[in-house]
Amino acid sequence: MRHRTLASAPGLWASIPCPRSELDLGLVLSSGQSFRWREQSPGHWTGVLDGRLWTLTQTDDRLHYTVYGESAGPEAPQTLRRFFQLHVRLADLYRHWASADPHFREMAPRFPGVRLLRLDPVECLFSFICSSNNHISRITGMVQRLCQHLGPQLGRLDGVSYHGFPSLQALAKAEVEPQLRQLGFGYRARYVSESARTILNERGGSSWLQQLRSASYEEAQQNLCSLPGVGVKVADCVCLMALDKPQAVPVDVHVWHIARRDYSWQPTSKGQKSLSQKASKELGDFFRSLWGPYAGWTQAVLFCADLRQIPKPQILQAKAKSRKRKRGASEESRGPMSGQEDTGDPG
DNA sequence: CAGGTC
DNA sequence: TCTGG
Repeated sequence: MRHRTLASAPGLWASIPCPRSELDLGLVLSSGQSFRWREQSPGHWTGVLDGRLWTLTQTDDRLHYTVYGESAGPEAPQTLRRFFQLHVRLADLYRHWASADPHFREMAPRFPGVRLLRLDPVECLFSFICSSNNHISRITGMVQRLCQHLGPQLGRLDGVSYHGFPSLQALAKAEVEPQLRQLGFGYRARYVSESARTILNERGGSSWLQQLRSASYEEAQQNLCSLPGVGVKVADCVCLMALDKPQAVPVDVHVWHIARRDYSWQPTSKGQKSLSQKASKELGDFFRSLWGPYAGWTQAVLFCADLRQIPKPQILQAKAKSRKRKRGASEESRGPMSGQEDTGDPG
């Protein structure tokens, strides 16, 4: 079978209403939330959702979708609305954030349609365990290898095989840790293996993760942090992207940088040069008090603005340079947009 | 050093 | 502390 495009097989597509102001498909799927969607032809994103293989694309006011292997089914629109959380009105949120924050007001008009996905908790957790001390391009490769070697194959398009995310059972097997080390996971191999086993043997399985969706943010964060390889940052990512905690602000060095540069923020406790647990909490609280209960969503918008070096006014460029210009290392870690070449399917 | 964790 | 740029 081949990757479909809207032009090549119009009869196999359906669509739901969805203006670009509510969703920038490419930005949302490539900005480091999910590592599982590929832009196989311009504007067409192929990936796995609810155990089936999809290609998505959008026009000005609609989101188009096609499902491979079977007809999409009547529940497809609902699946998409849930995944993209389209019940959350982005336009209202942007208005609110713009009124509360001058910096957002300046940046946001160039980045409409940035929203949070609602990811599967298992997929989200193990993807972000891989994210520790790591960058997006490499995380993407690791997650891809994880799925190719441990996940069920769901289909093959143009010779590219697509897999579902591995189950907890698959991740908990004895041979997994050495296998993942072989695949270049380093010390994260043990985290993946041990966390899967802990959840399966000591917490009662994936329903334990699922349940955290109805728990409070603090409780969910605390529970996640009890897993090996999961600290506050990873826990916050899972809370935000999979567990319905829109107030979670995952604090990493990048956010830290934005906070200081654009908000002149600094931790009250002195001598905190990097992100201690205390300072991270403090920074999260700062953004929550500024942006409100969807602070994690706001951060995603500004993150995209920072990630994609869009033609900034010269003034801002100069500002960015003068404050932190050590060697020449500020351009290459801007990953997901530029790294679009085929990573080649090992098979 | 890189979007941490133990 | 794994590993790649």
